Amino acid sequence: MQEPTFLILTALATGPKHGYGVTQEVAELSEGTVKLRAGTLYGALDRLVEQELIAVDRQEVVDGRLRRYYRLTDAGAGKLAERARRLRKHAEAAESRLQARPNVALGSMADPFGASA
Amino acid sequence: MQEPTFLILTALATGPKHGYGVTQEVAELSEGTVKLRAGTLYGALDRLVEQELIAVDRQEVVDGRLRRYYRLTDAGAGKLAERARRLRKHAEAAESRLQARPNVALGSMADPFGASA
DNA sequence: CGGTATATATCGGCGGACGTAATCTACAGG
DNA sequence: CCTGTAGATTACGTCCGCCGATATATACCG
Repeated sequence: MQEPTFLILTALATGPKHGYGVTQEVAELSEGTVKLRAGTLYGALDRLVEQELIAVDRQEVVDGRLRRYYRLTDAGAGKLAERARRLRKHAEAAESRLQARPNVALGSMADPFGASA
Repeated sequence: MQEPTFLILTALATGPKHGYGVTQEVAELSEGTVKLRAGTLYGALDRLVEQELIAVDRQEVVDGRLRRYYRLTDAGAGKLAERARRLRKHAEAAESRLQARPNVALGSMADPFGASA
């Protein structure tokens, strides 16, 4: 499972959302780093329904436009939990190994002394 | 950047290693969940050298077999740090959202009451 | 002598992300 | 009025990167 898919599941963890809503939620929770394209989004949504990690919650017609809501299934939540744990482990492994390294040139240096954190 | 690539960079963060050594290190640090295949490994290694995230450190000939060592470049370390931070953020976002959910059916239920955490 | 571990190269297949264009409605601006 | 933007989905084609398989070569163990 790749990043876009993971974030789609994460976005749905707070409750059912429709496709476009997922895009916005993902942009927000990824701090703007991930902006889902239509192709990625709806392709992933279809695939995830097929895998039963998400399901169609309900459909609405607003202003003549279809609005299809998706929700996370229990299987989807389980899979997400598993992947999240794994991701965190890997991130921690990488960060602790990098710390052990002498000097690491980082791209941005906002708040270098950690005063705001 | 996908999981295998990320783990290859992580494996090299502790110091230069040759291809086969990377495979072993990755299996170890991922707790056996990721076993790099030859195709994945050498393909990724070539690609990463081209992107200058890693570089060939040195080559040895042991028992007539070639042993090519790779090391993480500063650019590679920077990229890894960036991705690690991002991964951790995403993992945290997913986990906190899952906690907010009522009931989540997990595959394994080690320490169900969180006594050890 | 065959099997396993070490070590790398290469190729084809394919899943999944990407990019873009098309479609439709509502609404604001020139 | 026409254009542009935002909301919302569908439908294409492309491409990157992972995977499995195959090949090669040596050392060691039974």
